[in-house]
Amino acid sequence: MIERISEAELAVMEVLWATAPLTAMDVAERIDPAREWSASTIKTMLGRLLAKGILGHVEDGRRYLYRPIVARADYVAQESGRLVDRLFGGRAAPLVAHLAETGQLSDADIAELEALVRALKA
Amino acid sequence: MIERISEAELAVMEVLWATAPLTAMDVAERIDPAREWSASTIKTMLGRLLAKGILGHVEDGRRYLYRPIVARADYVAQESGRLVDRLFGGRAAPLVAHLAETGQLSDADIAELEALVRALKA
DNA sequence: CGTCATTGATTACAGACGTAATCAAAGGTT
DNA sequence: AACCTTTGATTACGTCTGTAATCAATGACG
Repeated sequence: MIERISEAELAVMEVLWATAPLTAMDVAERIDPAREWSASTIKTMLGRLLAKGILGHVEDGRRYLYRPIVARADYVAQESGRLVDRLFGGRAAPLVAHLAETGQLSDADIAELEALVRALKA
Repeated sequence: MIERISEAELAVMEVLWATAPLTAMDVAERIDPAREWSASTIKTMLGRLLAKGILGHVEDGRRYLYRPIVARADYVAQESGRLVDRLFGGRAAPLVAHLAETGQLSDADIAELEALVRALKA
């Protein structure tokens, strides 16, 4: 079981899922500036992600290079499954139905879904 | 914007979404016994949900009858949208693709999806 | 009328989270 | 050799969450 990743931690992970390994400074430079985080805050996030086993690090002189241990796809699978379990009784189709009913599916989404379903049936 | 509902609070909401209005005792009786919650805990949850504006209450003698103010469908829509935004760049089709790739779609799901897509195209 | 039980309100407290300052070590600079 | 800068570690602190005890009011019961 992958440990939960908080909202703020996720921002750090997205950077490292996009590019790794990186130093703490590198991460800081790539965090959305809108967050206006201090360097300290990012250090804290990195430390907590290390503690959770989401990140790993290798020494590079006096500093660390951080890299993801958990793959984004695995995390996404866990969170998707969690949502489906919590709100749709574990069944995925009602989620899609819900997205459709609430107008959260674009025409492009529907076209993609059609292709997907065709592929899944094959 | 609907306030966030925590995991524990959600258990209380599910009871009230299923049946309402109910007294605190009624809610306690319907909470999954596996949680082994004390009556106090349920009172706390009800109080917090009231404070968040998720629940409302009407007086019934010396006690309250609680009822949802936020509809389950609205909450589900918000949380589904939040997941899609956070992990799929706001597009729903990749979520379905992901569920499919990770084997989280049953044959029944796929059949339902096929029917859904056909309906959506119409 | 006095006591018990019920019920919402208040208070408690540890852990997680968001955000950050401070500290200590260690390498670079003069 | 002395000092500055970088960097991870430690500490801080307010909020939220999970879980609950305690308190105060009020109605029920004898």
